[in-house]
Amino acid sequence: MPAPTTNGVAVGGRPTIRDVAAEAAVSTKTVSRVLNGEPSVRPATARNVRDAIARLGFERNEAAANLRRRRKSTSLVGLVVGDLGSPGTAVLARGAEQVGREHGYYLLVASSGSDAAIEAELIRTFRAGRVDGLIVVPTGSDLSFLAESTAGAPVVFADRLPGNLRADSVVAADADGARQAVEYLLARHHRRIGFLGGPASLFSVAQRYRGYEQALAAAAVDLDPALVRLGLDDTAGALDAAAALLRLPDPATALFGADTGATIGALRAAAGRSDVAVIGFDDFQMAGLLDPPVTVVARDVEALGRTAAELLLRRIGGDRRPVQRITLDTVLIPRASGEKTAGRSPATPDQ
Amino acid sequence: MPAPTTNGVAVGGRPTIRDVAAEAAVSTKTVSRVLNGEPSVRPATARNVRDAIARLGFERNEAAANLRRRRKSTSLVGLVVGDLGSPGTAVLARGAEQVGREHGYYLLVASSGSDAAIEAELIRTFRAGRVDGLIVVPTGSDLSFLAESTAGAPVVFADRLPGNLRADSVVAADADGARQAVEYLLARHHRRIGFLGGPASLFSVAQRYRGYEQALAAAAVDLDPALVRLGLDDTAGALDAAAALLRLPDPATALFGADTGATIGALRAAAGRSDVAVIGFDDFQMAGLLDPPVTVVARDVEALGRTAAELLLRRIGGDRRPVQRITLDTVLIPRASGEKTAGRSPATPDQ
DNA sequence: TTGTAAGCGTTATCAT
DNA sequence: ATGATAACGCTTACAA
Repeated sequence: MPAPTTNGVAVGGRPTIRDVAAEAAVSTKTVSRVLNGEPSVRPATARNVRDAIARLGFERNEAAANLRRRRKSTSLVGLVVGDLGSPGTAVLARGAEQVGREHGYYLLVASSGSDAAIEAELIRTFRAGRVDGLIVVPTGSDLSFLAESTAGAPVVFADRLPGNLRADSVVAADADGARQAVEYLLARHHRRIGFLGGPASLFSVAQRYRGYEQALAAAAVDLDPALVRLGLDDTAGALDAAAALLRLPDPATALFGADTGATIGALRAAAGRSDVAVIGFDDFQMAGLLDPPVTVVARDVEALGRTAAELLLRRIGGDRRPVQRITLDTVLIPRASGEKTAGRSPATPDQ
Repeated sequence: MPAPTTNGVAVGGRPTIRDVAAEAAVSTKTVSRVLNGEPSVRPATARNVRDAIARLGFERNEAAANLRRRRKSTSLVGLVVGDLGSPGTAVLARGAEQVGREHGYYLLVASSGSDAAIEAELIRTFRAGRVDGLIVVPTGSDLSFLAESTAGAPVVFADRLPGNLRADSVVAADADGARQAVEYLLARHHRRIGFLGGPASLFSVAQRYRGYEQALAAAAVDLDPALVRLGLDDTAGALDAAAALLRLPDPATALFGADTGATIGALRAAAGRSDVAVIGFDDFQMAGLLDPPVTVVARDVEALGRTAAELLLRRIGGDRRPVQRITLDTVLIPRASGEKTAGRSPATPDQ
């Protein structure tokens, strides 16, 4: 335990503008003026003050400054994510950072390690006057406490919707993207299209399944429940499920992986099967390098970050319009795995 | 009479503890006690206050709180990096975050986009009372302004040394790592070992070259300047340089890539040449997946982050020992590209 | 157990 | 052009 509070100059810690004022023999207000570059200071006085500042190694305490400032602004925007290491996170952050910087904001990123309690704590910490606004990629925790506090910095959700909470958000078009993928397969004469995905309780999975349904319905193709495998949560499970779909009496001729794990499982199951088409939802690191290169429907993650930041900056600027939900279109990236045509397969015998 | 500036509740913005005190009909001190979980509050009073807090959506202004607190602490540690997107950054951040969290700190990451001015601004912003300490992965800019200010949060540099600045730092053993790699090749009977690297003005490149020299000297192998190619700054240049080394009258039988770019160039040049060994400095995404898998000497980037955080936390805790420079050993990861033995090659004729 | 007043480091108001 | 003083939202002495 140190014993600070002695007087004199800056014994207990950093020098304050009072120390500077004393050193320069002016008032604190004059120091403040110099600090803020106000014009109404005689050049000689200003230089004198600046010298004192340099001599003492003074640095302004921003927290104290913001406390009194009329137009409070930290020039900081926060981003809370589940995992800093995932490549998508970095890209989203870059998009948000870019837009923020164009408007004079720096981006602060914090990762919750996908821990709900930490996520909530991080959000609270950020909003308690530390940033002007916050972008959150929710990890599935209960964020309803946000609904209660009208005060605090504005929050925009990105990439995922916050559970049961009406709030500004920017997400990819899950349903449309899945529909696009399935239509692509249908156009290549596939009628037996398998769906592989994670737990249906995940909003994104449910939406992607909806897109699958819609595409089949629009093409008047019956949805065979035997071709649908939900609740897959690792690559191994996805591989088993995909292999099973290919072993059905009336097997799948194409597979749609609703997330990267499912897609990789599907690819493994279809390895060596030149007659099976595979399309995945979400681009991934090696998608273009595998054999065959993988056709995917991809979210534009950087655009997600950019758009979220734009929306957030508007809110920070005082935009009071009702809650906005922005949906960003996905892009189908044709590579090779999804271009295989059905028809010549051995599985279209009688009738 | 409460009603300070304007009456009613929270006209100018967020509610303050005065608004809460008025709402609960207690003093601000009592609200403060509840906020800080002090025991000496009657349960009924506490509940009353908590209700008022909930009703008003009050959230404590941490900046103001810290302003007065004796034991100032933001519970925040900052990390300034050049590029959020690079995989190394994420790993380093994760290491630092992990250690920080064990001690009750959250990690805030900001990226400068490798812009010197932004980097300096970020460092200033962070240290101006926003975090308790700061880890910086310097991008090569002039950080000497840090030497002047003894005040402000402590700073630890990670992965790279700050130019001409005596400061706490944690870096990988560049020279030792390179020596290790070259010794590994020497042990496999290589005597003509090419060195490929970036500009020698980079501290890390210079150090790795020193390790190369040391290994050769220790083995009493002459250093042939024709085998050294520095200043390579892209893969294409590295490929050309590596190809040239393999075409010398007395060609290289092994190549050491001092950074990932150089390593990839070396690999391309050696493609199909089963007699040429390649070792790279730094592990990379696909190193294990290429053909042949690439042997590397790798920094333990997560340990870099962890160690930097540990050192920083000690400084935050009041550790006043002299400047520390911690060097972390590298690890040689044998895969295949570096295991080829020299001797049987056609390039060892007379003497 | 609760309240009053001072003070943290800065900026804002209003003089001078 | 410069300064005295109140105020920002909160915590901490010190009472009561």
